[in-house]
Amino acid sequence: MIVDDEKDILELLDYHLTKEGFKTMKATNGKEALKIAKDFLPNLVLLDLMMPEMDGIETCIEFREDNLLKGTLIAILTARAEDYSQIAGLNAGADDYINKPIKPRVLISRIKALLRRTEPKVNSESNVELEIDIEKYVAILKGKEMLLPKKEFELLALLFSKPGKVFTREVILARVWGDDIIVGDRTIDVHIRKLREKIGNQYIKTVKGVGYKLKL
Amino acid sequence: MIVDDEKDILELLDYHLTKEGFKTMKATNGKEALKIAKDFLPNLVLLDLMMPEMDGIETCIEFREDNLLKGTLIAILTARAEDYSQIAGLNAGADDYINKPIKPRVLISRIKALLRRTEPKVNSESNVELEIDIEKYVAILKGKEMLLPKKEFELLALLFSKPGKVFTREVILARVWGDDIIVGDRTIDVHIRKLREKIGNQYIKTVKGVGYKLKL
DNA sequence: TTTTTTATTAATAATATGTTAACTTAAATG
DNA sequence: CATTTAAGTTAACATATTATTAATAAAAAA
Repeated sequence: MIVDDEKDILELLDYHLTKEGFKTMKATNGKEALKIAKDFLPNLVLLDLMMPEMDGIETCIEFREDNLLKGTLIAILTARAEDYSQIAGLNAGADDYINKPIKPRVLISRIKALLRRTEPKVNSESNVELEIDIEKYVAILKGKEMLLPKKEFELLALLFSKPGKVFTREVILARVWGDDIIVGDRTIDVHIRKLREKIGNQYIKTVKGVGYKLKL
Repeated sequence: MIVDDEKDILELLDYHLTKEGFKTMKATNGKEALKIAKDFLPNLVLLDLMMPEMDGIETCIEFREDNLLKGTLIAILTARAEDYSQIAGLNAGADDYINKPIKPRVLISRIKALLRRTEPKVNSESNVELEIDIEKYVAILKGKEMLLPKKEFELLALLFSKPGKVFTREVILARVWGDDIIVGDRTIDVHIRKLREKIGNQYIKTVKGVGYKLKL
């Protein structure tokens, strides 16, 4: 994912990365970057430092504080060559700090060097990014096991039992909570939200007026 | 590990790294670096490019070809700022390419950024050191045998029979205590606690509302 | 029989999880 | 396009479940 407020740079980087066979997505500010990242979980983020509103450092810190995104590789890309800026960037959790002007060949080499360290995991998985293991009571996201609380797990397991099928709130209540006990209207929403926070927004789809479904 | 043919630089780097709390070792050429690395498995190698006999690139390649050393982090440290040199270094398998003159604060930040990604592995290594021997009736923790009381041992053996799987209290009661006898609600908890006291808290995970599982 | 170790219980503390309420945002409807 | 309705979000709060401790009972060893 490329994050820069200057459209020209966005295009330039996109061009070079695409030429190298990378799949790209773009964002023009930190907030957007976080939102898109939660949906698509990029392998690496090229992050401009100077952006309006939320700057690169702040964005980087927010990535590191988000449980879902904290593992994402981040390379800061900036015209600021001062030492203290570089130190600040790396201390904020960035994995690399690359100075503009961009030299495409160098950039590509650095990106590949970064990806080398993490890619093996991505490759070794099956093509399914999300699985659940009922015995172990874990969801497996991109090969990484995550232990979920009971209700969240059962809710996910239910959606998982028939991917694509829409489960109405009624059905969810009956299957996860049981026929007898009564809970408020927003309870399911909150659990859905917590799940999305942990596994990303891309998997659980809302079908308004009907229910929720899992999209693999 | 610091590798440079110039003694001054070796000393300078050693000084700064030691001050930061790193444990260092030094080598003055590629051959020596490989030899020492095989003995002491450094976490990271700071590698000078221009050295007599075997240069940095060649050394880097040899590290990557050695099964024992291929995972070692390598940061090339050089006065050569040309793009093609940087590209060559990274393509040879280096993880970073840092230009001289050395700015200690920047160097330290980059080193920490590199180590952040791989350090967890070092931690998890020490984890996988629990076994049980049903015949001998002992748990073997980090090579040390420990004799456990009957119930504690059987409980651990049960969890151990399928690491990762969650065992419900119901199942634990049935398998460790037997179907017929009845014990209070907190009995399992107390045994779990005593086990954790003896083998450490990292192995037995609580899955609230579900049961317990063993994480190796 | 005495001593030591192990097992169980009960009372209480601690904590993770679940739920609600109040509010915001987004989508559907006419 | 305004209005209505459904869903999203947040944080505070409630609850359920587990952890801990200490006292006591039972069993095993000396």
